[in-house]
Amino acid sequence: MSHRKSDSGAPEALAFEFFNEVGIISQLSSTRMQRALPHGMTQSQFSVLNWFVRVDTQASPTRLANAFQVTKGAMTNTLGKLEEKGFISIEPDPTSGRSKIVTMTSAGARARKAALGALTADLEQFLGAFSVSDLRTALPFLKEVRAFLDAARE
Amino acid sequence: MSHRKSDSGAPEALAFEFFNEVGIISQLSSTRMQRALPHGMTQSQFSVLNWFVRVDTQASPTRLANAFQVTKGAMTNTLGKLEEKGFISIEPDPTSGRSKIVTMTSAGARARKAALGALTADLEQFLGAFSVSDLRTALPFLKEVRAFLDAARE
DNA sequence: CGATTATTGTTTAATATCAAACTATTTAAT
DNA sequence: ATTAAATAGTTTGATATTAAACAATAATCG
Repeated sequence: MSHRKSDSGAPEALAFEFFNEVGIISQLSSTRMQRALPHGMTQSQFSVLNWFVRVDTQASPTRLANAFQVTKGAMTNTLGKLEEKGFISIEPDPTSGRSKIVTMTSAGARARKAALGALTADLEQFLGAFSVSDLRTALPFLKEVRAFLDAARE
Repeated sequence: MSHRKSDSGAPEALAFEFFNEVGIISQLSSTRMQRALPHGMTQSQFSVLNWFVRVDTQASPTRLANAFQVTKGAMTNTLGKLEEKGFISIEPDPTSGRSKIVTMTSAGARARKAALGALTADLEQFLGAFSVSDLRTALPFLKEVRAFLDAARE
């Protein structure tokens, strides 16, 4: 046998394994996070609230969709849920009739803090098992991979 | 200001960022993989076929559901799709009236090889941008994290 | 034995997402 | 100016997934 090309060829298998592990970690951490979050808040909704703290105080739906690499339709849905809960406000952009401006409300800021608190216990447990330096070592590579995939997504 | 506790407290923020990056990589790589896969094969379906090569030649649906950390219902769906395509066979377990035995067919094995081939171009591109040693460095930590989350999932 | 409990797999309802079609608006080109 | 092309956001249909309820079978325990 031994057509080493398609099957167990070392480098591809390694890359494949990498994405496999990342996928499973993502899935496990997602469901766990989901359970911890209050207000029936999804991870997507929480991410949007965080974005308003980390990146900018306002944004259009399209900008947010790009930031999270989801479709505009998905963002329409997420923003609708956040608006229902009163966590964001969506207003027409006065400078452009087709654009909208999304901002986080004070209720949204409070909800975000509450959500952060709810995650703390889980994160503490995680940090008990892994060192900060492990994380600091792992992060740069992950960011590069993310940037690569982001750029390669034609 | 500076209540360092809830907001930008270093270690939690770092852990949070880690899961964030992992989540986005997972999402980007998933959609990309999905597009490359032939036969309208999903990642889940492809993973199941791979499992039969990597781990064992036969399994019950529950065993597979556990292996991939999805619900039994999700596995019922995935296996149904694979069976429709003739890539696996599902037979009753002669030793137990409630169990079933899933095996990969030769058509499934061929489809898996074809799928691997279709992914090769993407993986090559990825490997052009990242070194094998980067991957070898990153993998053990990811595996530990996966194992931790797996175990902590009570 | 017989009754309770556990386990296997399916089904149902809900949801998040994607892709693609669609509307409305803005910008560019001729 | 008109017409064509690009862009913002929504909607629609499909799908993978979860959680929970369910049916059928097996195991346990009195």
